[in-house]
Amino acid sequence: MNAPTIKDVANAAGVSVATISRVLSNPDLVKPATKEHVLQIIKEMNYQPNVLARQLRTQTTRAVIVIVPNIENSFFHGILSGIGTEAERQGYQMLIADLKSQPSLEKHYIEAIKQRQVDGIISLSANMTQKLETLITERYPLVMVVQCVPNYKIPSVSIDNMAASKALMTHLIRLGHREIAHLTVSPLQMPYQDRLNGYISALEEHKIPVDNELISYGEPAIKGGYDQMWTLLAKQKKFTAVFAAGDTMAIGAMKALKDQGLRVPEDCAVVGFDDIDLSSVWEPAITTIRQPKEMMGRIAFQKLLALMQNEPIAVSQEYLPYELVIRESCGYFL
Amino acid sequence: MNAPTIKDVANAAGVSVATISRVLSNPDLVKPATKEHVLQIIKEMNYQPNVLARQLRTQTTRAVIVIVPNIENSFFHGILSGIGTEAERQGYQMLIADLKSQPSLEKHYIEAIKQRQVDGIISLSANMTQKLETLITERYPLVMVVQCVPNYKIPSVSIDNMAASKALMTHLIRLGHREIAHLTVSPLQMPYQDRLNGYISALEEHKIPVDNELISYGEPAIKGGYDQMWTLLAKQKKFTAVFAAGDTMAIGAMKALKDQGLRVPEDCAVVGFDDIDLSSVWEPAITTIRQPKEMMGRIAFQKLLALMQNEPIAVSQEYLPYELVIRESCGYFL
DNA sequence: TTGTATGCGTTATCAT
DNA sequence: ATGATAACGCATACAA
Repeated sequence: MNAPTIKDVANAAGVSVATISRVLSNPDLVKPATKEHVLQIIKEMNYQPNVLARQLRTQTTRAVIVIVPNIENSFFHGILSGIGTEAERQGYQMLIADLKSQPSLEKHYIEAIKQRQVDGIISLSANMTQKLETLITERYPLVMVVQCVPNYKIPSVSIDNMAASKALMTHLIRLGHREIAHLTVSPLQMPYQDRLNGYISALEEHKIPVDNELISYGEPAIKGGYDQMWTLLAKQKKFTAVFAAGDTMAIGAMKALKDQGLRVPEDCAVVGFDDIDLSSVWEPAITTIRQPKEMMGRIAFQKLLALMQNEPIAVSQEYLPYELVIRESCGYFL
Repeated sequence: MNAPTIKDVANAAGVSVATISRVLSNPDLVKPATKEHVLQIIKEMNYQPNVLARQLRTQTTRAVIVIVPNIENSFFHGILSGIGTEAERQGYQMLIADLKSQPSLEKHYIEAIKQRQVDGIISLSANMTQKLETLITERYPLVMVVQCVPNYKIPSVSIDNMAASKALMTHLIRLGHREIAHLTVSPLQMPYQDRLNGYISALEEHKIPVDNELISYGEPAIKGGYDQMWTLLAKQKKFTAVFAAGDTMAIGAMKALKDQGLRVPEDCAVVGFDDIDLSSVWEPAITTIRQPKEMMGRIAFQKLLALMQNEPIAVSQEYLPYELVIRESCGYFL
């Protein structure tokens, strides 16, 4: 047997379809008595409104899609959780689009919004792709997390990556380090660019020359950190500390150092960025920057909601507070 | 300006809407010349069919939803990836529903299929909830991964958890261990039940008495393993090896052992299950069971596709081969 | 307060 | 090979 439609319910209740529709969408417009009656029938028949038809009629899906660069990176989990809870609260569905570290997959999902399958997009991707650009010019609701794009005035929420990076570096410099290597990603996307700037800025502030040979580029993952560390060690350059632009890279780097017989932090200090779950469990526990992930997610959704409802956004490009988490890998406790 | 509809395209091309629809869905039914022409116009106007309308008409969404117990557990990432690639290949969208370890959220998503928002469900959840049961009785397409439910004849794909668990235990016993603790989860869901059975079966086969005090129940996560190990150590019972029913628990257990000043594997061997990414990076690298995650995902989707198309399924409850991965944590190399 | 009628953008069934 | 038109299930402007 087929699922009952609004028509079936109307027949059974002895009223018109409009009344059924109203008790569901605008209950105040209908007389309490009939409302009761209709609700009763609805329950009896176990009627479920056809969401597709409703969406076609209203031209809205009450769903948003979140573009995640790589769902395996636990840094994104907290953000997703924040978006999800807020979306749920507002009666929205959250769809997750995993790019699997292949930015080219993005265009596939951007079609979704153009085909009206979702009402808005939140991008956790660090790339400002051309496809994404067309969305903006065509005025589709879009919010970016993790990075703030300066040229385009896209609503976004993030921490001040440069300041955070500088704080991390200042800590290392205060501990006496002067030869500090930096592991980052290639291509150099937005938040990593800021972190690199913070690295350079901190060095300059302390009159330490910047050595480009100590700056390395690779993949933002354990393997990337491992490989970068390895080639860096092969260069025979002196360095007493490593600042990895992400905790996963920091883990890879530490693994490489250990494989080389070097101790962390005694022979070489290591600091990371993001504070993923593993960072406190790994040995030695990683000194890093903690971002308010859950909060970032929630605020991102709130901004998107405003956008979707054509309401003004108070602070378009919002910066949230970060935290310098000092643990063992920087040698603080020595 | 609004997005063009099929009507707009028809007007611009000087044909009827039916023809436009045909060039998109049944290109063979239309004369090559007009087809060319229409495609040209479509490109010019950048026409995107309204998916909602199409779905309402065809009563299908070409989307499936995957219920994930906890997206933070990397064990599921490989399965998701497998489902995703296969779904993409078949022109289906994959929606991810994260239960955040709260099975109660499941009912929320099950409504989705009842409201025709998706054509099928793949559950990676180990629970056989009542809600899920109603789906089966109402003949909605459903496939389960990670567990095979014996009583219900639900199509599923998994490894033989009991045999794998037994293999792991046999390896430990061969290395000389006789007092082996087992860390598992509470409530005892399906695949964990099988792993426990394998644990017991292996002991019995080697005439080793089963000591219930050595079997511990907790959360399937790093913290759960840590806490369980801690209470186990407090009992002052003798054991020389630990079999954790999941790698995350194994990591937590090893952390607790280290915090107690015990060395792994010298003082206590540890083995896990699932072979998550971290298992090879962690020190000591974890001996574990590798499941063919990607393949499990692919096959799960294929089964679901057959179900959705009312085709027969060759093997309803399918078992895939597993692999015993011997690394450092079991003391093999000593 | 309730009912009637129209349209949302497609696809599918008839015709032609 | 193509066109006219009726659904799909719902929400809403308008009428009563």
